[in-house]
Amino acid sequence: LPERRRPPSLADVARGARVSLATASRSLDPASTHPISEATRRRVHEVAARLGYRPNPMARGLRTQRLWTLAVVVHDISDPYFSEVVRGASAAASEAGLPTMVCSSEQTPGIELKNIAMLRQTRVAAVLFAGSGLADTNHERKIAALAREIDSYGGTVVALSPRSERWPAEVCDNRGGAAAAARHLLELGHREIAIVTGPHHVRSSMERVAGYRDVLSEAGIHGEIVEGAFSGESGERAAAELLAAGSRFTAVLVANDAMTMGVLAELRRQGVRVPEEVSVVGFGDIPAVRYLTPALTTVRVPLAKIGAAGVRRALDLLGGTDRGPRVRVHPVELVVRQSTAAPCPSRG
Amino acid sequence: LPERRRPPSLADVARGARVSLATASRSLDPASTHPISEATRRRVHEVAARLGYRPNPMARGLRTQRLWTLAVVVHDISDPYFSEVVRGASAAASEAGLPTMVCSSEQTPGIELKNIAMLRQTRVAAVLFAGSGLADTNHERKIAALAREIDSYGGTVVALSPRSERWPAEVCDNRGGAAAAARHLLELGHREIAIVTGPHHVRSSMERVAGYRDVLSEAGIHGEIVEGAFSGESGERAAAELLAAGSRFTAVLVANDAMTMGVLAELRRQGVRVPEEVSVVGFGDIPAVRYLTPALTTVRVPLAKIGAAGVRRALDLLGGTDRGPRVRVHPVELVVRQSTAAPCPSRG
DNA sequence: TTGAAAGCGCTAACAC
DNA sequence: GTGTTAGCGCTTTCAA
Repeated sequence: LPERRRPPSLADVARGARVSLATASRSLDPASTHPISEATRRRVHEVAARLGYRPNPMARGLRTQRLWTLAVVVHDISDPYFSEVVRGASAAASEAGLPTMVCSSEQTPGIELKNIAMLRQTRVAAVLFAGSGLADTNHERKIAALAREIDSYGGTVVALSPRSERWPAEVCDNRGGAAAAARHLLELGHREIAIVTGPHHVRSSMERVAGYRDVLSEAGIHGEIVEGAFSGESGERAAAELLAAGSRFTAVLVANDAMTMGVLAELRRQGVRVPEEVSVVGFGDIPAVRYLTPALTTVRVPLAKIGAAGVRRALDLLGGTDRGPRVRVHPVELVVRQSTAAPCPSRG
Repeated sequence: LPERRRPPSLADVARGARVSLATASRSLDPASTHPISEATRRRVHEVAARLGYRPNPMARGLRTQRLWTLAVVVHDISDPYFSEVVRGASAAASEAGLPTMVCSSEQTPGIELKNIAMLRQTRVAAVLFAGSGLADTNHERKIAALAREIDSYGGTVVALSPRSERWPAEVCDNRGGAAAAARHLLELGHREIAIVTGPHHVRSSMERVAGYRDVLSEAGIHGEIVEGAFSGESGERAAAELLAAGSRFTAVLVANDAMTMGVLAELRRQGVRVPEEVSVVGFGDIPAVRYLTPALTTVRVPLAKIGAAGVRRALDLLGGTDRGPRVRVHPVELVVRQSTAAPCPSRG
């Protein structure tokens, strides 16, 4: 039978150091501006260390009206794109001594709302939105209302993907990355370029598509467009659709790596060789793409870095030390591997 | 400027319903055994609903000495094996109205310890260990000590992978699954079978290897063994090692899918055709393997289901309604796809 | 069946 | 530079 011994409380420390509760609290609080004699402070620290004192987060939270915990909200934790962001955020948070919560909405707006309401209820210190916003006024309005509540209890909100809400943000250069991908195909000599997008109402997809279009339309190319759902399965469907439509594309730009995996699988299934017959470019550079065949040319997004930057930003915001621009854009980089090559003369 | 209006407290509800705090609390607590008149109860519920009352988790936590939050501890959140478990757990928790925390140790025992200490500090209601234990007495002793502390404040601990600690567990049939995989190769006619294991001190790896051996040694086969690290990269290295050793294996059993992806990549790089020259079997059936070439024959582990079962078990344990065996073993299933075939007569 | 009241452990306003 | 004290919002005796 485990003994239910209470862990030492601040009162124990105060008693041990022969000071008042207030003095003990102030000595232990690194952010306190209240003057404390060095001797007292040291004594309190010693006793605290000896007793193994650790503040009770719930008591502190009840008093400060804020739970010192970070939360990351994702559309789908099984998407490696998000797992990487979570990994970066969770490492940075744990570094700062804060626990991390993860809420996955399973791609369902209703669940997302429910999750955020729960976080608001719990009064987490910061909520990082890893997924981008949906261009759905109604849903965005509800999210914004919850975010305001989080703000009003002193919590903070940070975006890690494009959002209509004017929150502080650490995002990647979706448009620039997509443009670089398109330019790469152009430079290889492709002229018949298809595009597989994410859902049309998802902002990060919109930005990437805009990047592709910037470049293609400048070159006078009107690439065929198929809408996917950011999942591997939808990538398969999209490729099948392009092939069935008899499109003569020699290259395809895909708006994320998960879909790209599906596209490659379907092309192979239908006997279309990559890159000999069709070049393929992804977006994200999630870890799994290293093991695809052929190795994928894709836009590398510094996912873990963005997660970590989001945590640091949240901490700065909470500490009132946030400087710099509201939106920080992290550069991306096209990584050329084996899935792209000059177009095959027999196609197109 | 956001107004800092307080959300309604229990006191507001009590006042609105013209009852005492105690009565309001009891009316709202579904688990309360205290008798309450039906009229009062209804009145309180009405007022609570009208006011949009939601209990403050921190106040409740301070009082009950437990934060009503679940935590999942993983070795690496970027490993799809664990993301799937987390997805299942987080969905089940959110279903039950509980937030979920995720702690990733980045494969580092020290970080794992730090994370668990943090969870203990935060007094989460339940900690689910998704990763299996390490056969390291010292580390396991420290973990066990923290788990006892969690127990002693009334929290609960559940294992989702094999562990030496005698915790309640929801695990998959590692040994049986591995045996089925080995049997499959045997039935196809393979006799030269190599094995790529996980780290030798990781218990889930040990169990899988035991399953392979059960079957192979019964057939009088001594498969060559290479130790990997459960990562894609280590799979590449393992395959390179086997090939370099001039081993004449016609099939290889790999202890998890992440490594299998690396194995396939390396075999391809070295021009070894799968399954014509070498058959490959994985373990886990993570989503990404659907898109490998060739499609992977692997042991399907009900990852999300195990995560969800872990949450339910934790809730039962907390509610004192846990029945059934301490360790529940979830069956696995060999999924035969295209990476296995009868051995090539020219090899071996 | 209801209510009064005592805290849970901590912070911060207000004395001194 | 230190101490006293009043809560934060809730659950749970104990008393009626």
